[in-house]
This record gives sequence, C-alpha cells and structure tokens, in this order.
Amino acid sequence: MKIAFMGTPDFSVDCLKALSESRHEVVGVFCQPDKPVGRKQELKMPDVKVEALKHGYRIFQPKTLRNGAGVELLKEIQPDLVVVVAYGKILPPDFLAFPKYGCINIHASILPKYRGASPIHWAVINGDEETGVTSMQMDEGLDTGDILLVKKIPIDINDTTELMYEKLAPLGAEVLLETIDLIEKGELHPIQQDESKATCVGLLSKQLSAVDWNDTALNIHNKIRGLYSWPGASTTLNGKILKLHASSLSDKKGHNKPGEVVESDSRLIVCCGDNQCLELLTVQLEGKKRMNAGDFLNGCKIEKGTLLGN
RNA sequence: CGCGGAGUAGAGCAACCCGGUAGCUCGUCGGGCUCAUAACCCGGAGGUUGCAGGUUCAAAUCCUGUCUCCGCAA
Repeated sequence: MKIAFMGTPDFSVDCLKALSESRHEVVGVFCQPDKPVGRKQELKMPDVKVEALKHGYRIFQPKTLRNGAGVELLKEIQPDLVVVVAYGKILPPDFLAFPKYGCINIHASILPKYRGASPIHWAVINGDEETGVTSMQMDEGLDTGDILLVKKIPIDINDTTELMYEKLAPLGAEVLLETIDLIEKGELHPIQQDESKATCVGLLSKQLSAVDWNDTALNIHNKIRGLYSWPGASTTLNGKILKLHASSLSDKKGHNKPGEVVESDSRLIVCCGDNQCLELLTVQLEGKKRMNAGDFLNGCKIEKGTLLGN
C-alpha cells in the first residue's frame, strides 16, 4: 500500500520505522517546519525528519495544509492511506477525504478518554492504572473519529510520563501495522466513540509545574512523575526554584505543616496535606545540576521544619 | 548578541567581595567499639581550583579571553 506518513516528535519515529520495515511503500513524510530551540535558539529538525532522511523519503514541511495546500501535495504522491501520529496540525476536510482509505491516526490514550495534545501526561498525573494506544479513522473533530483498534498497558505507581512514552511508542507501531492489515483485508469494525465519556486535554505549560503541598502525597507524587521529564514539577526553597524530578511515597506519617521538611539527614522527606509524607529522591536547585537527595543534602544543609513552596 | 547561575578531592558544597599553607559533609581505605550494623569513635589517602593569557613578591580569589553545564524566557 502507498502510505504518506505525518508526524513530528520522537514519539512518531517508531511508527515511521515500522512502516519502513514493512512491505508498504512510504511515498512521503510530513512534519512540522524546523524550529529554533534551546538557549541558543539553534534550528532543530523534528525527529521524524531525521528518521525520514535516513531512508531518503520525500519530506514535506508545509506551514499550513489549509486552502488546498495540503491536497496539492497529496496529488503529487498519490497515497492510498495517510497515517498521522502526533503531527501537530489539524487536517482540513478536503485533505482527509483525498486518500482512498482516508486518514488514520495513532493516539496515545484509550479513547474517548484524553483526546488532545497530552494524553500520556494526564493519564499519569491522574494516577490512572492503565493507558494505551488507539487507532482511529480520522474525521474533522479533534480525536473524535471511529475507533479501529486499541491496545492497553498498565501504569505502575512509579512509572513516569517519559517511561510511558518509551513503552507506548513501540505499542503504537504495533497498533499501526495491525490496523493497516485490517484495512487491507477489509476486516475493520469501526466503533463510534461514546461522547458521554469523552475528555479532552490541552497542551502543558510550566505554569502547571508548581506543586501544592496542601494536596495529598499521592496526588503530588502523581504530578511529579506525570510532569517528568517535561515540563517537570517544582517547588521553592528559600525563594529559589527547586525542581522535583523523582519521588516516592513514604510510609511516614507526620502531623506537620504541608510542605514541612520532616527528615533531611540523608533522605529528604516532606509532609503533605493529608499528613502522609513524600520522599524526594531527585531534585535540582535553580542553576544547579540535577542530583539525588543524598548528594543535594551534603552540600545544601536543610533544617528540619523548613517549609517548601513559600 | 534575550535575562541569570555554576565549573574547587570520587559526589555535593565552602573559601572569592577584602589576594597570603584550599576547608566542610558524604563516600573510600585502615584501625577501634559492638552479639551486630547502613550506627558510633580514631586515623589516612585523595586537588596544577574547567582551560588560556594578564596583573602581583604571591592568584581558587583581581582583569581579559575561551570551553562546558544549568535555571528562566521563547
């Protein structure tokens, strides 16, 4: 089958790799334009572009697909099917309708839960015990198309969003190949999404980073691992930002103030709003490197009773 | 040239403003105590202070340049 691939970040690369190793022909790869990133604002190619270059695929980085611009490109390469994995732009109706088999999308959640831009993060932040990958037949809405295939995996209590990305990317590739097989065989059984159960999540920002120590230890733990590694959770220590990279629920109970440090000898343990304690395993002070709590405490003495987040 | 912080022993930091034998916590090694220990006590090893120049009798410290890492903003 002649397939056009659309994707941008790291997450999409496994799917593109899988296609390149399959019997299908990749007739074109769409991704976002190169963007300046980092402190130096150097131009960086999307991960998908890097992968596409390895295979010598035709690469398209249109600023927009609207007003027929997208369809013009499809006319050049004549795909039977368009595969979209975290591309980052809405596809207009004429584009969706162009390929023989339409456009399918790989989405990293169990739809209709967590439609939108950051499904993996929110599954972890909300403390879900499972998540997965869904393939759907795209329609004009945001992740509202009929469900084609779903695969689920568990989320462990200490799994981070970054780790789930690593687990879900290859799973997405599996779902993609199997979905294409079903399309070829004509054995698809699309299922309409249950709108009453739909939830939608938007882009994350650093404004979400600050933890509220009045919250429960579990919720704070979920937030720390859910926002890892970007944008990351943080609190403040003596007016400076303290990033929280990794934590672990502590058996300790403390009748202390929320955010109060209850242990700071070799381990860093903080009391939360429900009197349960949370151990901070890996932290990073503003301007410093990330380090484990033991190293951090060796050089930065913290008195018991210090309040974080003030 | 967007703003800012930091490079000192294996790790994390101090000393820098005000130049004068580089210190602390942890780890490591040896010894002691103990039924025992990740606990405690005693002792030791381990540094051309990121790099290159300059000023000086003398530079971790002051000046200039350079490399690297990081926080914010995007």
